[in-house]
Amino acid sequence: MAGGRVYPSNNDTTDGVPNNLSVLLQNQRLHPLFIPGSSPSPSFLGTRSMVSFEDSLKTNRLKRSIFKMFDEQENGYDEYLEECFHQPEKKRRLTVDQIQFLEKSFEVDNKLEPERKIQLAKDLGLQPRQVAIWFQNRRARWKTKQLEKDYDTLLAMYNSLKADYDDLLKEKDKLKEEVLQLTDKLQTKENERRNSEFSDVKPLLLQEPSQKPIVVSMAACKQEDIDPDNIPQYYSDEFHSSLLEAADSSYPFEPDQSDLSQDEEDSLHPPASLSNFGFPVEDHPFWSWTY
DNA sequence: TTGTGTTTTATTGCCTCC
DNA sequence: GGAGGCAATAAAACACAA
Repeated sequence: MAGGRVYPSNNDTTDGVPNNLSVLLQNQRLHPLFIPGSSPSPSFLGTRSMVSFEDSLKTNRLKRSIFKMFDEQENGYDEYLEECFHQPEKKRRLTVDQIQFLEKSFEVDNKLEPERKIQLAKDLGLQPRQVAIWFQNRRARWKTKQLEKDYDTLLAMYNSLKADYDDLLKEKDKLKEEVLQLTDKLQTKENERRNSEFSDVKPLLLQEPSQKPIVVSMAACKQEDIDPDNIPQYYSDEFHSSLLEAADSSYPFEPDQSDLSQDEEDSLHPPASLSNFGFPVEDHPFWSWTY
């Protein structure tokens, strides 16, 4: 705010407002006027109309307002109009005391019933319309303040939620990293296990030609599946190429399904989702033929 | 003194309720 | 249709810096 308002502290009788009002307000006692429906308070004079009606009379609405105000006045219509037209056109501010009085009344009830409006106007020496306008503007200010409060509250809630969300994101990333590390460990272990199994087989495949080689060593390959009479000549080209063919195949020896238990079958045909803990393996040495 | 920003008072037009 | 409320706005009053 460039300026900011400093209200003059007038505890005197400025604009006809008596001293006792200040005392009353200082003592924080509620004037009977603050309570709707209460008995009339001792009236005190204040500023008279601050409204210039000359231009306003152009509109029917203002005419209505004036007639309404006339109804609320004790003086006659002619006298009232006369008084109105001789008011200075200057807009005058309410005194500190008047405002304090209105504020107190507003705290009690921010809506203004007609009787209370008239009584307030009488006691403050204002036009009832001025009182109504003051309440209207005051409600608008209250609403703006309330909106600001609500905004601040919502902003605080948003910031809190966002902080929680960010924390959760960090935790998620941390857990993700942990899963990756554990998966790597598992994969390494599995590879090592398979390599050790393979190393058991390899020496047999790499025997000297003078010895009788054992070509197949698979847990799933049963002894009776191998018919010694049908085994081709070892080391012949034909046998060699058949081995190569078998090595290219991803699943060279299909065991008889009826001969396998479910567990054995699963071990030979691991579901994709379960094989290697759900992680794809490009080349599976255990399932490949090597020699 | 003047320009500028803020606050307050008041008006206007529209809407809702009875 | 009248009364009253509200949002938008005008205009006066006021504070303050330059």
